[in-house]
Amino acid sequence: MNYETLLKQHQLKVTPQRVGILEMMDGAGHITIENLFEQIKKRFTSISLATLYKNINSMLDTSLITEVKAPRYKTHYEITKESHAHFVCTSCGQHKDIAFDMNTLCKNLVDEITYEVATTSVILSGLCPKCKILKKML
Amino acid sequence: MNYETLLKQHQLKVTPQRVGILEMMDGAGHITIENLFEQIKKRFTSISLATLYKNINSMLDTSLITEVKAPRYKTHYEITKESHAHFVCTSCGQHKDIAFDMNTLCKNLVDEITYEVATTSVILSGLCPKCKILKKML
DNA sequence: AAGTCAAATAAGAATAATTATCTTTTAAGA
DNA sequence: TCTTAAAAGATAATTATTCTTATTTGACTT
Repeated sequence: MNYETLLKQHQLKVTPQRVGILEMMDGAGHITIENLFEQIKKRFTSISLATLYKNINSMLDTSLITEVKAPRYKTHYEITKESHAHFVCTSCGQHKDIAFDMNTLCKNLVDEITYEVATTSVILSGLCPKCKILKKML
Repeated sequence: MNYETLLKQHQLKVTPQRVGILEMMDGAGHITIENLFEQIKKRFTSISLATLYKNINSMLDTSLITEVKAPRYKTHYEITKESHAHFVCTSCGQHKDIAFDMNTLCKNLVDEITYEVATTSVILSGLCPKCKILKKML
């Protein structure tokens, strides 16, 4: 995937910083602001945290990236891809993507309501298999 | 609905503050920490913001309440009820609950993965009808 | 009804997360 | 190239959340 064209498609100026952000985000799958800042400082030594936030926000506005927020866990970001759900284990914090066809799901909604569906996010939480077993042993 | 029994069902101590929080939350449908604090201070003049956060967190842990986080909008909270989706207009910020049967949806997931599903949240964003028309006129 | 104790509260400090302000620099189109 | 609006950088300001410590209280026991 080419990040420059991706940015252009979303009417965003192509800057080295933005391309860098997308590269790191894509490489990691999903990433927190904190980690992203650590990583990106290695390449752009003088990048400002404000720049990071501003870029995150503009890329969110155009849905180029998706924000994943789950209770009690740090917000993280990822390049918008085919819809999927996020699972977070309430015990160990493990995070897992789950294949999930949001389109078929939303079709009904779109019929029912007149709104346009731009972005979606599904977060599931519970106990992962390991923690489930651990908890039973207590 | 009786808030005391609700708290007991979730193994949480019944305190006047908690009952108050639930009453306000239920009355408003959904509410931000900020608003909640404003409201609750009227009744418990000396309540601490930390108390509010701690109670929110313990009620989240037991899924008594649900946290709704959407990009660019303030986190808000509501008493956990039958599953529904949240729609936020990206232009005017309007918020709307949408009937949505998460259970049928999750049944497939639960079969596919071995995890237990504890809480779910679905956030949709886009333009509400009014803003859609306004935007076309520009 | 009184005693016990873990849990909850209050108060405020401390930390983390996010946005705002202002100046300088740069991408993109004429 | 020249121009201009947008982006970057630096840092201050604001907002959000958690931590600490001392005190109080709900729920259970006797």
